[in-house]
Amino acid sequence: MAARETGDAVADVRRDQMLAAAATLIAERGFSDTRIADVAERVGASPALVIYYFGTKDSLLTEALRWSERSFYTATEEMLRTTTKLRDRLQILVEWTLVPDKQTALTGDWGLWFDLWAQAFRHPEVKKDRAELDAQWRDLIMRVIQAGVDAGEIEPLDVETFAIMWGSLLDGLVVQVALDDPVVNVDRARAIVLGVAHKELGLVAPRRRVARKS
Amino acid sequence: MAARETGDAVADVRRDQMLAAAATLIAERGFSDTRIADVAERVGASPALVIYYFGTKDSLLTEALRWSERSFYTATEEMLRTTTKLRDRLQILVEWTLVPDKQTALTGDWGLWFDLWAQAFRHPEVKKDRAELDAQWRDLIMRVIQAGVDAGEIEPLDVETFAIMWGSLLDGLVVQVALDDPVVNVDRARAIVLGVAHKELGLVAPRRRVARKS
DNA sequence: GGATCCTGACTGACTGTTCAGTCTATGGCG
DNA sequence: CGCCATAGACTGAACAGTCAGTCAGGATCC
Repeated sequence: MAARETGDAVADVRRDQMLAAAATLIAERGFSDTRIADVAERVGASPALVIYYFGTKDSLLTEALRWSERSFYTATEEMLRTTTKLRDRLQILVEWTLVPDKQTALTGDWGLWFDLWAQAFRHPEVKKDRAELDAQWRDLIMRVIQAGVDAGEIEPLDVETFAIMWGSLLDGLVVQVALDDPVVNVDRARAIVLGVAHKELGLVAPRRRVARKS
Repeated sequence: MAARETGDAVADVRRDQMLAAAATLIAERGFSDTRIADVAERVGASPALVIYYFGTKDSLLTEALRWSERSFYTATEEMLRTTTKLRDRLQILVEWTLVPDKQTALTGDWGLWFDLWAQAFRHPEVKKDRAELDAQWRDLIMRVIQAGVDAGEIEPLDVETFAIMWGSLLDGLVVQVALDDPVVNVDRARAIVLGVAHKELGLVAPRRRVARKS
């Protein structure tokens, strides 16, 4: 019994290591420039072992993509539990999506998004997965907004349409920021996306505790 | 003289053919799954000739990316000259970006965007180019809006911020639509992006020339 | 006859995948 | 308890296919 468990645990740990390594590598070099030899090296194993676990390179990489996205959403969901005020929650969503840079380790490296999209565009399986994950993400936004409505913080509105709009806006801004657009830095993106949210939701301007600027 | 011109013309035509073929192929299969042999075949030439013109595969593909993006923007700019009314112009921008499907031949196949982004994320040269092109795109939006302001159609506003916001929103929605998101179809995306524009710009709801519906 | 355009044949490097077999540990069996 | 059979984890080495890029030379046009 203990034996079986050990065996399974070893396998699971290995798989996870490999997925994490693959995700990191994809984010760095891109999907197609990631060699299974690289992944193997990162986890201190032979390329053959990677194949042993995942059967094929494509399988490993697409699983890594899914794995990474999923962990991003669950992490965000977790984060949301820390507060209930609508404005703070929106801020958390934005903060969590528009993280300054790649210090987020394995959560949401932006490079991954691009490859996920590119892959989804051409491979129905990945496409389905991505759509599902995105539905989850929108659902999260919708729940946050609905909670705000229920709490009387804002007037009722079409939450689904808002979620689509706002989620897409966030995506688009992430693209700009991730690509180092000289005109769109993180702060500006943040300000824009929060501004639109507040305006669309009819939230009054945030009364800063410390308002130094004129 | 005529000789030189002929020679140059031949070379230019060849280059263009190759760029177009490469762009199409990238859109279909993706950047890294595009072989120079495929490009060569499409233009009825030998792989060696492709190398003869572009020196290296990477050079060909990145040039193709640029070429395609550029032709998209110029085509859009052209389109814009057909009208001067703000509302119609916004509609043209949207229509031109959110084209129903891949029947747009060589203009803006969405698959290209994804690969362009992925490539730009990791290669500074492409990154610079993309930023430049995007600046052009935003500039176009800004000019349209500014014209609307100047014509007294809308109140003055921060056009740059609007351009960033609206352009990003458009990008984000394109992603959803391109990836066949079951919740976000073209019509809905159109409605959303135009709705936001009208709201942010303070444009009154469009008075349809033919308003049959209640 | 010289420049430009073009090609077929080749190659060298890379890399996913296979395979035969090693090592370890477990669990049963006498 | 000691021994063996079995399974799972793992690897080194080789295989096989792919492809970007080279090269020496042919065609074409002025």
